[in-house]
Amino acid sequence: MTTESTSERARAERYQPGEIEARWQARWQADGLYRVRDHVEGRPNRYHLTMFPYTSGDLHVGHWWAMAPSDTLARYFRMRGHNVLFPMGFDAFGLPAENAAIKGGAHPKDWTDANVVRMRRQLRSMGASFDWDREVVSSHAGYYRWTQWWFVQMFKRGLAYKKAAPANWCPSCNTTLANEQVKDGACERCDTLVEQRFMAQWFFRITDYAEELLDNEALDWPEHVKVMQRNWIGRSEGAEASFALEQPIPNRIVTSDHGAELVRGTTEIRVFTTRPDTLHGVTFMVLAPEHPLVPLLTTPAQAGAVREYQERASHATEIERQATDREKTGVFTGTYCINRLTGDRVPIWIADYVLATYGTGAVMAVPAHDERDFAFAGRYGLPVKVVIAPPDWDGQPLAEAWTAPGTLVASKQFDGMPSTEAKRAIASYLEQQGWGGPKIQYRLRDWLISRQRYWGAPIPIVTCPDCGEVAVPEDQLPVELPYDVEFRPTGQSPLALSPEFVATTCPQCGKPAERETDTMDTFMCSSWYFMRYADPHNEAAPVSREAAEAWLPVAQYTGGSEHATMHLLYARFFYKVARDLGLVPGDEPFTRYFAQGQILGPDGRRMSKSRGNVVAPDDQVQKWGADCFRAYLMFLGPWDQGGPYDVDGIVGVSRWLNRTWTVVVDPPARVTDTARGRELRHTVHATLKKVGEDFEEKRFNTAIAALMELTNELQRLRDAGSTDGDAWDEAVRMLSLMLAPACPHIAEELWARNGATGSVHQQSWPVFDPALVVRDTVTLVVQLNGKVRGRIEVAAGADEAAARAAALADPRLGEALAAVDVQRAIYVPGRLLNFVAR
RNA sequence: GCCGGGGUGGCGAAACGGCAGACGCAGCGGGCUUAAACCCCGCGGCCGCAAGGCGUGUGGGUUCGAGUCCCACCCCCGGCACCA
Repeated sequence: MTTESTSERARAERYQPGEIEARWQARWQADGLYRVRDHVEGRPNRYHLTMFPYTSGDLHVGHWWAMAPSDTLARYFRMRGHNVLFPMGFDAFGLPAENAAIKGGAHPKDWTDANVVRMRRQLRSMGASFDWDREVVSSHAGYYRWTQWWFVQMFKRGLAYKKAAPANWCPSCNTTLANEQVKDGACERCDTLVEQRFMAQWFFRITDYAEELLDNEALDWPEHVKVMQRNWIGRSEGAEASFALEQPIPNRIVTSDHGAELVRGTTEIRVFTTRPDTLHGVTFMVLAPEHPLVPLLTTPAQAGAVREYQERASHATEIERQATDREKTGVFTGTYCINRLTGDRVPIWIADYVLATYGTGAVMAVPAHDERDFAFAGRYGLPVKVVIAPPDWDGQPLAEAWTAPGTLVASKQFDGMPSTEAKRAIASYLEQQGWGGPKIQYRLRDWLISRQRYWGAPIPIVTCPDCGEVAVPEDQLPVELPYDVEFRPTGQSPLALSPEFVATTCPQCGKPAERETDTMDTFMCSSWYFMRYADPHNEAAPVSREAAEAWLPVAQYTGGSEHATMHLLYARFFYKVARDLGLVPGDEPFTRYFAQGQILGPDGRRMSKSRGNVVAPDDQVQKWGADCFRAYLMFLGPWDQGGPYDVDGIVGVSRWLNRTWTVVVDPPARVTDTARGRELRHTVHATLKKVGEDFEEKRFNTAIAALMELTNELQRLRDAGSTDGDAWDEAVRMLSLMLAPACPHIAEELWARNGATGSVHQQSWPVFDPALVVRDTVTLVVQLNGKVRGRIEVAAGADEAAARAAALADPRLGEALAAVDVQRAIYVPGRLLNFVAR
């Protein structure tokens, strides 16, 4: 009869995640449980942030993989007494909206807004503790007004400038791209090979901050991300040197497709080199085929060959041009310059292994000491002049370039000097003579932010025939993105096709003028969104100093490391500008950053519709519940590692939650038994210690495993029929609290069912009792010469003598030890006793 | 080529220099059930009847003791790479 009624009750009280989760989510929302105030007495502020999602349409497993542990961490720190800001929003501008619009006929704005509604609902189903009152949507005028404000500040500080230059052009996306958005010569977004187009574009002077951005050593970030940023910035120390042209070029007017312009003549060619110590060994010069001086330097006899080469180079893809194993080719321009240090006459060549966009777009070639120059000289029969003698060099021609340090020869007054010293000496000599001097060069280029597309924030600039480029005054922002526009991409900005948008008046002189029609790179939106969360409704500023002081910088940021050289670098740049504007405290936006790994499809490949390996989170939630799905993602493995999503494994977590449910709603009989109670209390407190430490270190997988062990222990006690009532109550209470960060709904339900008042999410994280964590007796492993020979039980505080005695008293061990000549023993209290014998 | 991160059961993974494989998945055996599912119990690195031996990519080393520390190498993943 008893069994009957118990199983009846268990059936009636089955764990039903769907019902529980919907109920508690509604309740939390109604109670405003996660609304965050800027200041709460006795609770220090702490800002946790996970990267906001792009409004692609549906939340995918990757979002859950990123956000569920982030939420768990935020909840844990809240329980640890912090006033935690954990906001959410949407990165809503960008190309996919336009592409979807072109395909499906919906307007990008409507498409995006619908996705926001959909994704917001999906995010809510996670049961995360986001403060939705602080939501930002980057495509809403209330937000992009401030994105434009940022542009204006950059412009006012001379950090934004327009320049005609070769730009990365993606023919599929129909827009220019920043350097950071080109990977292996292809568009980072769509993999189409990029072309170089000469266009007038807006840039941000991120290079002004190169040195400061390079200084990331002290940041609590993953090492690999810091290294990626340092590589990307690419600092090189060296010198700039000027070479005199044999025939100076006079100023003259040049007419081209871009109109007539004055081209200043020059008497020199400047180069950047990291090897000023080899300056005396220069035997030729190489300019990039795109170098502006090339047409002016080329002799009529060479004009045909040069033009042909330039033509060929312009058609080569970036990939071809950047292949390191590519044959070095070039042509002679027919003219010469003079090496000022030696007076040597040096022929000027062009070759496509020289990049127009790095340094001065020209290099001095020292074939004896540079592999590339050596290969080039070999191919075209150019002289090789040794100026750094390899050890034991006999004066014979080199078989390959000598690039290591050495001693200078054939270098006039620098002969005999070690090359490391000569670098400095020659650089300062150049400076003294006015021929150049020490120089630091970065690989990082200025950030190209113009996009010839519709769905972005318009660049707030007006071009006036009289005043030139004038920023739209802050009080006239936003420059609204018109809704009624033909947004099909044509290669020029769709806004240019809207006369009503383009026609305006100059803010300075009031005369008719034209608006800039390009929009801004969407990475602008994400470069400052974390500041806006601190003060999302401010109409007077992007963020007030007060709110910034309350929350910034972000204490814990999480997101994928694919953004290492894009978002994470841009955001650091913005933050430094914000600091210079007096807007925010500190120098860095993200004190601590954690890069989670990437979750893959069950087949181990990136999830994508075309591969058909997409797991829809909504389905998982529907089938298993949000708590189960959250816990499973955290249980899969280390968070920074990522890996395939195994659809079959989740049942294990579901079984665990069901067992947890069962033991709590259908407990064993209560007795008073302090000995058994103490055993249980030991397990509970040891778990408490372990789970707390794991959460601190973001080891969610082992935290969940420890909770599983606790549940298994409770299950054993339940099967045994009875247990100490008080210890059981404590165990259940602690279990609910420990479950709260990872599985917020079931934790709340079990908390309530045990008659506790208030939300489990407003409780403090319990403190473990160290006295209960240690055990009274411990099992010692007894080894003989490092091999396990047996185990003994001793008191926890046993000394070596006691442990030895216990080992000898053990019949098997005693016999084994008697048979050998024990030299000494190693005793590790609580762990092992190792006898060392001959 | 350079930089970073990894190689542990059939699979995901654990492991302050101290019992390798916790916790799970899949598998096998059993129970419950008319049956199936669910659920519960048990078994589970390899060789061996056993005693025992061998096992954390490979080869060395340090140590009473090495998955863990040191040296050399192999393989996988990520980033950078004609940047003068």
